[in-house]
Amino acid sequence: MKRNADAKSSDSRKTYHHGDLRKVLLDAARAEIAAHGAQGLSMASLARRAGVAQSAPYRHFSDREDLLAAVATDGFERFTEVLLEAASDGDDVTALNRMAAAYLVFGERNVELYRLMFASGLVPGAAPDSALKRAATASFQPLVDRITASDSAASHLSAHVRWGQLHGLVMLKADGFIHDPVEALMGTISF
Amino acid sequence: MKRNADAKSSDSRKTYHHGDLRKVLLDAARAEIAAHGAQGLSMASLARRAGVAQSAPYRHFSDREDLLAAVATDGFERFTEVLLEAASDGDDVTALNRMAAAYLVFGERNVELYRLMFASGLVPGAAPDSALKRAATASFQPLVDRITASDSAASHLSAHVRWGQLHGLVMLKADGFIHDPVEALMGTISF
DNA sequence: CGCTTCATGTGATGGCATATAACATTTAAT
DNA sequence: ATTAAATGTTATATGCCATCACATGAAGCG
Repeated sequence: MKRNADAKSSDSRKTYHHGDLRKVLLDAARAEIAAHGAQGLSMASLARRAGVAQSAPYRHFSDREDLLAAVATDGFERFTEVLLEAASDGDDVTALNRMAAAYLVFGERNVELYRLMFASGLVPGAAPDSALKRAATASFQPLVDRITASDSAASHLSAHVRWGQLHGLVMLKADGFIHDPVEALMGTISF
Repeated sequence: MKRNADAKSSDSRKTYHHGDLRKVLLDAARAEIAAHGAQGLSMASLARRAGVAQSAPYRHFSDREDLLAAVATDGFERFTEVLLEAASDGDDVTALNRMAAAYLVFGERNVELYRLMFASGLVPGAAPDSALKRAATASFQPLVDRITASDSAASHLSAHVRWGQLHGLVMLKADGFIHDPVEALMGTISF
């Protein structure tokens, strides 16, 4: 039993063990990334923010990239939930449109996270069985399913192209190249 | 007057001044980025590769980000040339298709550069009059022009959507999410 | 021609981050 | 209870960024 029943309000942790450092680190990382992007995020700053030694985070993440991959994986899981939620009712066609809108909105609200999700550990060809890769493909399965369901003639490839359309719009907005609101974009997309 | 007028092909520079360090640095940076991405690129390694002191590059680029922006700017200029070249003949519609194909091919051949171009200095909202921003928008002008030319009803926004489609496909290929060759993709895009 | 000035490169340095190693303290397993 | 496994701490080695003060050479000016 940890003696640490007393509330956590104080910055200075009294117990030698932190309790749930991994979760705290991930939360802090997500917040920091949302605020300032993944670029400037450092293991050291996370450790300071959590009130532990610089080396502590390495007990939970093998290196910086590993931590970012964990955040990205978590991001894909949230993304999947959002997409499924959007597709939960209505016929196939309207569900697809709702998913498309939800996709754009997610990208708009989580610019930096979204950027990380698609820039993260995939670069080197990454282990095809990595949690990140699996979470990522899982995110798009419902999208692909709905596309083929609403248009039986739609090929696997056609689904990719439509997905690419959404991805491209999110990225161009993220990079400040286009500024049209989601509703306007939806009016132009043929889904 | 330099004491060794004899042109040395050797790596070890004999003259105190390098001659054209800026160009050498940019070339080395482009090569390094093409090979391993912008992520791992360091000012220090570039300096070593050029055979100068670590601090030398800072005479030509205010900081690392500035150097990357320069590479990205150069990338956009090359990109513009490629797109214009592709659109140089044929009627508006075929020219547009050729540009689209050229766009995808450029992305495929310059994965890391393309990634940098769209991830670089724009992040913080970047000075709207920066060379990078200007080069970037210049790249897309011909694309937008052709779109509105081939379809007079096409709005500014519609052009953005089509551009987004291409951008999305390039990025998804870059990140290893789709593997279809350019020809296959072109068959599915409605341009 | 000699002097000055500016651009460009060098060496040294401070600060911060990554990552590892050796040691300490709880927690858990037998 | 004793031991093993997690988890956190204190050093430490290495590397990069960025900025000094200073050196060298090139270009302009009288």
